[in-house]
Amino acid sequence: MSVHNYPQRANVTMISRVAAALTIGALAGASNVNVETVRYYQRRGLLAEPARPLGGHRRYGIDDVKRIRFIKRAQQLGFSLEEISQLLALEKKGGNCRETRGLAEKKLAMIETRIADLSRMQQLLKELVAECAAGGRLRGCAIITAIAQSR
Amino acid sequence: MSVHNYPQRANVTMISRVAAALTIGALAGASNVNVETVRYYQRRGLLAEPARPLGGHRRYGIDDVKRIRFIKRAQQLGFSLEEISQLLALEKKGGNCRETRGLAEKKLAMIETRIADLSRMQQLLKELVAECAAGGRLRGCAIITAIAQSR
DNA sequence: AATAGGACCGTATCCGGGTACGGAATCAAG
DNA sequence: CTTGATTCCGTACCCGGATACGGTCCTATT
Repeated sequence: MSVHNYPQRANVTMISRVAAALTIGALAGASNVNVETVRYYQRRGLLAEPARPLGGHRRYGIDDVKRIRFIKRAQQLGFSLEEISQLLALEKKGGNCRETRGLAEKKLAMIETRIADLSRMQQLLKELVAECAAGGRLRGCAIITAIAQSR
Repeated sequence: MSVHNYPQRANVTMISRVAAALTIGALAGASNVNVETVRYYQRRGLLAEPARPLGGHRRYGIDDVKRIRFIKRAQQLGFSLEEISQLLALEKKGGNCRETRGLAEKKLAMIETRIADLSRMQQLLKELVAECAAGGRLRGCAIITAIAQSR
């Protein structure tokens, strides 16, 4: 889905070789996102403003790669950018995991319901497919009523 | 998140009482969405154009409530409206399941991957929460570090 | 028949999460 | 030192999924 034109082969290798002074393009390449996305995250405060030695060009470190990966990973886990910045804020002020755990538990609950729902849907579709395979159509492919009624 | 001004108390009761000639507002209320959303679904072809007896006002039946609920549920399961309309198309030409069986199988596969993905997340989150709960916090919140490092 | 409260329609706007544009400034290799 | 590739920045645009607006028409209650 995301297509961009930055060198993104050999992530890890790349990083370790580049030491710790990544340009925005290198960072983007290494963390497999678009340069614009990095800038966007910056604007959203998800990434700390990096050092800008003479010339005003941003210089990043390996931690920033980690952070972006963290963000992407968290997104996959179903967190919104808003939630992710909360997560990151919690980390920042270190201290107690309590709140972090709260967020995680909420997500966990969400995920669990989702799995349950999907399982039901899976079941229904399986039946549907089987029915079709059997050639017959005793009650048609009535997934709508079935799903609509489940729960 | 969705705030709207239509009567939406007593869904079920409401439906059964209204018989089968819902106005768009009643439909919206009964299925817990905004009127505009109904019109939007209509435009997207997710809902069949309903009867419009004299005056041009739409009249819906209970099936439409079910359909909207189906849509909403499917969305929660992570399907896009596009996918949902495909799903609904399956049912429509239910007579000839053969043609559409492929589609159903594709959806099924999707669902299965989705479940697998979610299960991984669930597992991870569970571990994190447990770890966190264990009071640890030797060097920062386990959840954060784990998400950052995982994979 | 009057009138309030829907419903009609097209179009505009919003939100999240990006992505693209374009002109100026900077960097790095030859 | 020149030149081509990157970055800079602000702003505009894109997509999906709604929601809102506002002027007009319809319907139901009195």
